[in-house]
Amino acid sequence: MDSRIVNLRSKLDVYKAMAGGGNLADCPVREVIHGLNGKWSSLLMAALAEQPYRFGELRRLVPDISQRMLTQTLHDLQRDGYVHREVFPTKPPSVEYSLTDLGRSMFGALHHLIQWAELNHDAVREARAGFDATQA
Amino acid sequence: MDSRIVNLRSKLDVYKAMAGGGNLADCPVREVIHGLNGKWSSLLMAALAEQPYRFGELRRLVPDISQRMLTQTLHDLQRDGYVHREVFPTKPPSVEYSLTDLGRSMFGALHHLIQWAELNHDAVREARAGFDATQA
DNA sequence: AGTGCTGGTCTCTTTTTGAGACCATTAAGA
DNA sequence: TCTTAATGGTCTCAAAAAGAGACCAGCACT
Repeated sequence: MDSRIVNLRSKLDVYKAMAGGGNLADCPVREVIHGLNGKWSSLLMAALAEQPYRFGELRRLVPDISQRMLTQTLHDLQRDGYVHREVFPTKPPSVEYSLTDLGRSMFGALHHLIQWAELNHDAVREARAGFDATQA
Repeated sequence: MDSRIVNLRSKLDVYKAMAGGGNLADCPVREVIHGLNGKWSSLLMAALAEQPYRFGELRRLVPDISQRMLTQTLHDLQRDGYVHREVFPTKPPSVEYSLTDLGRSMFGALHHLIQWAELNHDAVREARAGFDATQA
């Protein structure tokens, strides 16, 4: 048996998390990660991690999101159990979005990545510039 | 001054990381996160975090990625400085992909999210099923 | 001569996203 | 009263991104 394959199995288990048959397709971890891969998901999670916001507040807070994608991303985050949506019977009705316990737990992990990005975005930018220079 | 605004500013600074003028558009953190938002980026990072792989090995390892997206995702990861690409003059030439130091550093942060997904994917699945049931 | 492996690119179709108009209800201003 | 604005959306249409799969050159083996 190829030792490289053994190595692969033992270590990639972290990602595939017991995906049936040992293949990486149909992996539950992939499904979860994919739910956070949307262009706006992590940004909205970061906003709601601070405090609940109403629809219009989020729209003003993230100036370059379209109303359509804000609706849809919030809907998806709610579906995955990260976000709670509550309608208040004011006139006109207002809607408040907040993180659930699951959402706060998930953001705890996402936060590491955001902090890394904060600390290293200049390194990434440099790498990008260097790469683009050689590919000119 | 509205105390909610103050609260917002102080805390969302983590995400916007000194985006000019205080708006969340054109935020360097968003650029970095966006580079990892691709459908295949985190999966390939997890694979390469274990050991270097050749193009064909990655393709076999991730059975449902198209050759086109494998090429493109590896190219993007290389551009952002996470992945090193080395061509060996064998016949036919073989290409090996490996993580750079920056890539390993970034994966350290990403790893938290992957582990969270591993531990909580059943909770997410339940939330999703419950949500879909009420929306029927 | 034919087959297969290497790591790709090219084209075509389908899915996702973005831009912006539209909607009903209500309140405030002129 | 008539206009204007705010609420949280939905709908349509155009643009961008992703997926499927054909194709390619170079070389080895049979």
